[in-house]
Amino acid sequence: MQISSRFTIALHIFAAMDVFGKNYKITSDFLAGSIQVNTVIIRNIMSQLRNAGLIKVSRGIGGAELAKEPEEISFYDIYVAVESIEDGKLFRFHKNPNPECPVGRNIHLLLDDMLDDIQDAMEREMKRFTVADLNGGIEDLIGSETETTENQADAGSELPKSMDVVKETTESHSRAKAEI
Amino acid sequence: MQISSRFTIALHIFAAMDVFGKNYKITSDFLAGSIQVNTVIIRNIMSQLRNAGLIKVSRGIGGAELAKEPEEISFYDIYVAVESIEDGKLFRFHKNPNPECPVGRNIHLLLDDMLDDIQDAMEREMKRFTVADLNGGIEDLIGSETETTENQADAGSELPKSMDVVKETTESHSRAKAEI
DNA sequence: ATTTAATGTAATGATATTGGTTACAACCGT
DNA sequence: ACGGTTGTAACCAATATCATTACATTAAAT
Repeated sequence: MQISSRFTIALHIFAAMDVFGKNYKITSDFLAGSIQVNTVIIRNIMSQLRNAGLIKVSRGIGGAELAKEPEEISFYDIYVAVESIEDGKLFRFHKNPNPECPVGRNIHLLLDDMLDDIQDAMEREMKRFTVADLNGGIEDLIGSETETTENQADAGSELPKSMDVVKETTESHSRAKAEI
Repeated sequence: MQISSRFTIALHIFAAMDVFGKNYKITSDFLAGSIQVNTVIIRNIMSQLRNAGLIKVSRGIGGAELAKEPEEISFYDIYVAVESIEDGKLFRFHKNPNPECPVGRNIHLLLDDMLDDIQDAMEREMKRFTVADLNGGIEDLIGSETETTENQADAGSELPKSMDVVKETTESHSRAKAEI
């Protein structure tokens, strides 16, 4: 099985917080407009990120912000927060190897270390990337985008209400308006 | 989500082929007894391994053997053979990021390389392990097992028919009988 | 105090995947 | 032809993901 899209949605949320956080209130509606999934999906993922101590969410008033410095939030932290991995094990194991069989009763001893090595390799790489990388990357991409083509994206299209503000930002995100 | 148990079942199959392949015919019934899952599960996984060119299975007569040298069959080969990973991508991506939003239309550019790095790290580690490691490991484990305790496992328990032979092997797998 | 705009979360459903099981056709040595 | 085996289709139960509606709760703004 693949790792669920909650992970990429969470990364998208962090990128949007960086790009829009200064000038706009980051609500679940706002994010749902950029990611184009249901607001409740967003809220559930944000609950998981909040429970993991990665973001702070304001009830009533609304809006979210980082709970730590961007360098201190790794992809691994995000992955663990949003992905339900039973026992923390990436590989599911067949439940009832036969203890009467020499292979069956040794299969766990045989495989556990190797499977852990593989999982560790993946998690080590996940720890190398942080929200700071995300922020630098998305800013660079948006920067180089406006250099080349000027708004090729607004060819007749209706936006979700909360995304109107995003479209406006598209045209002028460097003007750094303070709308809050 | 976790990676499905088809992977560890497949590894179990290879280990059993090594331990019992010399003296016994490796049928899906035999394997089902050691792994304790339904024979059809085994047959389906063996079909995938066969389609991937990793093993050869004899119809009619029954039995399976390696199609390559143990050193030439990596965990990665097995993983790809049995795990259904859409597009070969470990991470599922949310489908409709909003192209009107600067984050939405750049999120793939932003993440794809990083996610590929993570996936590559895992797959590199998977390629380091081969069926040869599996064989060496399981032989060592069974060897050291008989040194210490003598058959602590056959305390009153009924076995699936096809596992009787495995129990017998437990007691005397070093005697190397040829029963085929 | 009431209104308003949010969050938090329960409940339900559609869809997909996994794993289990029965059934049966096809195969091949004996 | 028989017996043991593989290959697969068909169906089912359990689980996970993602979508959606609904509503109680929160807190600022008026």
